[in-house]
Order: sequence, then structure tokens, then C-alpha cells
Amino acid sequence: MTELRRSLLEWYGRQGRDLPWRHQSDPYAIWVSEIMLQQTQVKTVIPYYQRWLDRFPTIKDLAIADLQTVLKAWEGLGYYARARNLHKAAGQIVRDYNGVFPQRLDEVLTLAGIGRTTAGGILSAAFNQPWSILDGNVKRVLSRLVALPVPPKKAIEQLWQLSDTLIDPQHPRDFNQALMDLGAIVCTRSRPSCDRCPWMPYCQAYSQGMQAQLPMRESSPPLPHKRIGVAVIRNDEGLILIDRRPANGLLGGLWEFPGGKIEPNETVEDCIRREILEEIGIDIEVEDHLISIDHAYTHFRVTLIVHYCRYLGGEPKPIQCEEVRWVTLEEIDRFPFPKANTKIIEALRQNN
DNA sequence: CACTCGTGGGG
DNA sequence: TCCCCAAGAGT
Repeated sequence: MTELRRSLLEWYGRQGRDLPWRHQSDPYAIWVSEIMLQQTQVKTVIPYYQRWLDRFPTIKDLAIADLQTVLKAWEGLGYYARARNLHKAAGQIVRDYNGVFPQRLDEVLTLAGIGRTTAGGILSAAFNQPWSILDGNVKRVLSRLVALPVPPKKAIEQLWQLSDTLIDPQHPRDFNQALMDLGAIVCTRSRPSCDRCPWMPYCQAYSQGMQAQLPMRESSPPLPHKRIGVAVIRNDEGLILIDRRPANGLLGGLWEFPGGKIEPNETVEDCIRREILEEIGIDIEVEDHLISIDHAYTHFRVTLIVHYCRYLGGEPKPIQCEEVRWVTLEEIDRFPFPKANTKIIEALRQNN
């Protein structure tokens, strides 16, 4: 056990990554990094990270910020509940802890968006507390270390126990970071570099020649596909109608061009006309096709079929959304949009 | 507890 | 082109 820890920490000292949040001692800055890194690769997070800290330097700055501003800063990162929860938790900390990030595990776990892995990550990185972690990297490393004979999802508690047992009580911060770096650099999911791994002598997957087959994965059913009719509605002044999605759920709180699912035996034009009447309560005429966009979410795929539309009449009302608004193409950038919709905005710009 | 929740990149 | 999945949490 001692040699296992020592060899990993020695490797980390030589080969560990230099990442922006590792220069931070402010628990807030570390917390932000942990949330951004949930299910998101380091390379994706980096351009967002410093920008976020510049815009919201302290917990109080984040707490008093408007949610729309927060979502705009998060735009493009995905899993927008993370941004909503970050904003909510900042309010919790200001209210319950006088704006100071708590240092007890049970308190940290009450904060929105922080579960067991993120709590352990923050407390070990910020305060060098000996809480273990179990993220994607650690699951893969440990699955190979013990040659786990089942998919990780079916052995979560066993893996937590292993992470608890392994963590170095003398160097919890460096140990957790080292374990994640090992997964990210050496014990990668494809073509792991076992010849450069400090744990090669202890790895059961390696000794069995099974490192390429582990961790085991479970088959997933094919994703459903939806066709969505989308409207770019323009009025006589050339303004464009956008709506804000419900606060929770898919893309919650973001803005979009209105539309909806094309039913069987329904034309795109009929769908768009129907959806706009149901959602916003106005009459439109569906005109030229603008663009079609294929986009894959985690649990389904969509094809957005986008048409220009002309506003005919009726008062726009937020029936199945939170808010509707007429905007110009110039001011539309101030609103947070999902990625698939920013492609529509690009197409609009190119047509002008 | 199985399902929901984005986006980008690798193979 | 298609599948997989990445510093997971909430319900």
C-alpha cells in the first residue's frame, strides 16, 4: 500500500499536468473548476474558466448576478443545470455561511450541484482533507487495477471503498489529483500506456493482458430520433421572435427559436404553424426553408428543420414558455442560446 | 433507481 | 457515419 501511494505520487511529481485551477487556493475558484469539469473534458473547460472568474470574482458576485448573465457565461458548456445550481449554491453560501465556502463535508453536500465526488474533490484540493473521489478517470483506473469483472456502474460502492482505502492520508490533495492525471494521461480508455504506468507492477488487468478490454461496458439501446419544426418569425419591422424555455429541464432558462416535434403524417409547415399557435398564440405564414441542423443530445437525436415565417397577427403570449420577445439580429447575442440554435443565428447572419 | 441532462472529440 | 464517453448530480 505504501509503495503504491509512493510510486503514484512520485510519478505525479514528474508527469502531473499543469492546470489553471491547481494554481488556485481560493475554494470558490476550485469549486467552479470542479463543476465545470463534471462530464466535461479539461480542454473544453479551460477557455471558460478564467473568463468565469473574471466575470464573477467572488461567491458574492455570483450570488447577486442575474441568472441570465450566469447562463450567458456558461453558454456552450452544456448541462446547464450546473450553471443554475452554481448560482443557487452561491446564494446558499451567502445566506447560510456569510459568503464563506464551508469546510465540512456534510455542509458542502447540502450545496446545489455538489455530490460525493465533487465534494471530495473540492475539500481535498482546497483544504487537503482526506476525502476520496470517484470520477470517470478513477473508475477506469481502479477497474483495471483490480480487473473488475463487471461494468463500473454495477460496482459503485466497491469502487468507492477501494478509493477510500487507497487515498494517502498524508497527501490527500496530491493523491486525488495524481489518480485523475493517471487516468487522463496514462490509463486512457483507448490504448493505455502501460509501459509508462507507475502501477504496472500492481495492475491485475495488465498482468492478465486485459487492459484493452477493461473497464467492461454495457450495451446501450439506439437513441430515438425526433424531427423538429423551427420558426424564425419576422414582423414588418424586421424584428425576430424568440422565447425563453422553462426554468428547469432540458436547456432550462435558455432562449430559442420556437417550434416543436413534427407528428406522424404532418408536414413541416403544418407543424410549425400549429406549434406557434399552441406555444405563443399567434398566426404566422411559413415561408422559405433556412437551414436544417442535425444535433445529438445524450439521450436522443434531433433534426431541426428551420423555416422563415411571417408574422400575421395575434398578441404573442408565453403559453408553453417563460417569456417571448421581439429582438434585432444585433442584440440577439446578449441572450444565452443552446448550440444548435447558435447555428441558426449564424445562418441568419450569412443571409443578410 | 433508472432516467434525465449538452457538447465535442476520438476511433 | 455511428458509437462511446468525458473531473456527475438531481429526481
